[in-house]
Amino acid sequence: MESKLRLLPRRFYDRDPRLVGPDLLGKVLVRRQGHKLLTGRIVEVEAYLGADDPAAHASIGRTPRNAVLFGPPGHAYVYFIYGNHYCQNVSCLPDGVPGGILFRALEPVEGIEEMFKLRGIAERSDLRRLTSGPGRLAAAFGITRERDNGKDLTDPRSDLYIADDGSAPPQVLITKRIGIKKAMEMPLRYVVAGNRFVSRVKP
DNA sequence: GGAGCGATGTCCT
DNA sequence: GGACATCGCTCCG
Repeated sequence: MESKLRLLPRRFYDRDPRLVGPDLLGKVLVRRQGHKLLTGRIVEVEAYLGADDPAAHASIGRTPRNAVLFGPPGHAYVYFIYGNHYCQNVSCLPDGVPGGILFRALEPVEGIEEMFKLRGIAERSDLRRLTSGPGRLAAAFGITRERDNGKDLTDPRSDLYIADDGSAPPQVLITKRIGIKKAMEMPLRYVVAGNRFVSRVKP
């Protein structure tokens, strides 16, 4: 079942993250891994803003680490956290204005066998935990800071991009964000209502 | 199934 | 030196 994949253009990301976030649900994250294609449907994301959002990496101003968030829209911001895990974002808003979307969960579609290998876990493991959680999905797609940070996700030649496969926009549920200690009340998490692959059902 | 906690690298003050 | 947008493991119910 291959549906046509249309690469999302830069203007898609050149908006407030609070608009980009819900629009990303139902879209497809695509990784070219050697001969293989890894794809997953986006089912959970979070928006991170600028100076007004204490939980955002950009809130402290531009530094070498978070520079991608301040750059042009549609680029990958990948950072290393807790000494163990990578997390992937996409930059939003025009060059000079910070903001981004954190990818929190995918529904695996294509290349599942390869994803298990990249995670380093047995294929008998629970499919629901393969790409549920920002660290897990990054590992399953082979996403690292060294390989992907700053990459243009709107370049057709990129080995990492986001596409629209023409499926109907899902019903969106908005909740508080997960795993943060600041600005915990802001309703900036977007999940596909009722989807089994979101990282946590209860916010 | 949920609370508690250790592992662990990088960045910023 | 401390914080950290996490995960997987224990232990307890």
